[in-house]
Amino acid sequence: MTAKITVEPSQKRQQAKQLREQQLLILAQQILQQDGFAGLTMDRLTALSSVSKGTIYNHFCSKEDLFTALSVDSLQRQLQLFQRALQIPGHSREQVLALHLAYHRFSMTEPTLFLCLLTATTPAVVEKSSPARLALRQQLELQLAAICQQLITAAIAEGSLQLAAGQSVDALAFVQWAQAFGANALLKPTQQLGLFSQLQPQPTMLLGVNLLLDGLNWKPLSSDWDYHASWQRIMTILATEAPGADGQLN
Amino acid sequence: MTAKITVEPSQKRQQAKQLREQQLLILAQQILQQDGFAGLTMDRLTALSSVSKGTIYNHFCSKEDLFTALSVDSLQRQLQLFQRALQIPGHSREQVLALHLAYHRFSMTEPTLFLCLLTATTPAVVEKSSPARLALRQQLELQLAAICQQLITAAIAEGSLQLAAGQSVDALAFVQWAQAFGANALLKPTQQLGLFSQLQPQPTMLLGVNLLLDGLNWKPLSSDWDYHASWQRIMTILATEAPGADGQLN
DNA sequence: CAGAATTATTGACGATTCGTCATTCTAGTT
DNA sequence: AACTAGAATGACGAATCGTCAATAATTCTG
Repeated sequence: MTAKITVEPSQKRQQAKQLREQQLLILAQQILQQDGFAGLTMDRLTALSSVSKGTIYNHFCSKEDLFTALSVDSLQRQLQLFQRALQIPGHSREQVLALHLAYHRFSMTEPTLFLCLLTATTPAVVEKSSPARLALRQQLELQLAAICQQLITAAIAEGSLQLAAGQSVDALAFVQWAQAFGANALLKPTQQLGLFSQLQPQPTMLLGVNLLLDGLNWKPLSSDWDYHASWQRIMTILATEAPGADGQLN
Repeated sequence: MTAKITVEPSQKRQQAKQLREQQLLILAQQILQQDGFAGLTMDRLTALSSVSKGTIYNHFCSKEDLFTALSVDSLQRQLQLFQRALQIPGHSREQVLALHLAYHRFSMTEPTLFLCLLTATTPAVVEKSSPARLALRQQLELQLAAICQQLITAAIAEGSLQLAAGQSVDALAFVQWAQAFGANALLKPTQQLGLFSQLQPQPTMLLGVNLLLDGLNWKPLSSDWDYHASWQRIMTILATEAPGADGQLN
């Protein structure tokens, strides 16, 4: 039937549409960086883009949906960083550390994108986002969670970690995630408010991870290994391997 | 001079004003509970209140400022709960557990207020809130932090806890706070999205606390004490001691 | 206590921002 | 070239925010 004839151009269209969506998201980020969250309005986005408002609303069903889209972008970046961090050689506990470090680095180098993630967690945003985009976000979070779970499972198989009573792979992944999210989300606003102002970010992050993993008895313990050195090593690799915002191989 | 004559009535005014502000905040909470965050508009708040819009803007310089005010309310409630939790008998580590439990209980029994706290962390809200109210929030957070720091300091003095190299009272307080904030903030949205849906909230919270404190070697370790029993005991006391939302003694 | 002075309240109004939709345009098909 | 399906446009209506001149209430003074 007309299947091929209609599908083929539709694919081209879809590609062009997705490309433009990416450009719109980049533009939105620029506005956020430059003028803050209060400076981002749909009219302004329209004015600075090459398309009309109607077209923008063809992509995002509401302003809040745009924020959720930005958070999806954020998660995709995180996923890339996580996958890169996993390639760094080291024992299993160092790999956990690498994930935390990648997360922290992301929150520092891309504060705007990270704040979008925080904003998209807010009920006001969730309530007005499209179900399709919320599903997309859920899918990405599932992938991120899967990475953590794989790491934990591998460590158990390998013998570095043993599950005690009342522990589960899911629970451990959640606790790690909560620590990373909480610490990175609170760091900036907390220091802006003058609270904990004399706290050094990196050692504090490392401390949090070490406490959790020592509590799990995940070998080698922080008393038997210099994780400060591991942190420095991983940091250097992450910083040199991905100097730009280039998402593609080269 | 006219000092006394002008100060005295001004105090009455101020009191009445504060009372009305509380009523407005309660009304805002009711609207949020009933119609969600998208249902709260200044016009609606005006319509349901006994004052006019101008008067409301006399209290809150913007809609965002109202959210920050709600977060201040939230922190005040937390402070009350913390002070109550500290009165529960037990060793120092049980008291830390009591704080975490109070925090968790608050996030469960007053989800709306807790979400206001999350919302008020958002840059869009911070940017448009009044400096005065932001300062108020900072002051309350300082008080909450002080409680945590006191607990840690006391434990060190008493011998249940020893600071290792690279640790500080501030850092420990921050890590605890991050864990509590992250876990409670992520729990709801995470479960709504179907992620970690089979996770039991309370055991997971307990796990997070135990890992951190075991990692710190805060005595007695979870292997030497039944913290599940402690959790139950503290939970019962908190639930019976404060049945209603009554903030005053009776 | 009358009236002046100061302060608070009101709600209609302007301004901003969101989101829609009838119309126009484009690209592919016959 | 004519036709058609679908996308883009931007002027417009709707919703919401925030203001301010007019009004009311309260406090001060002679």
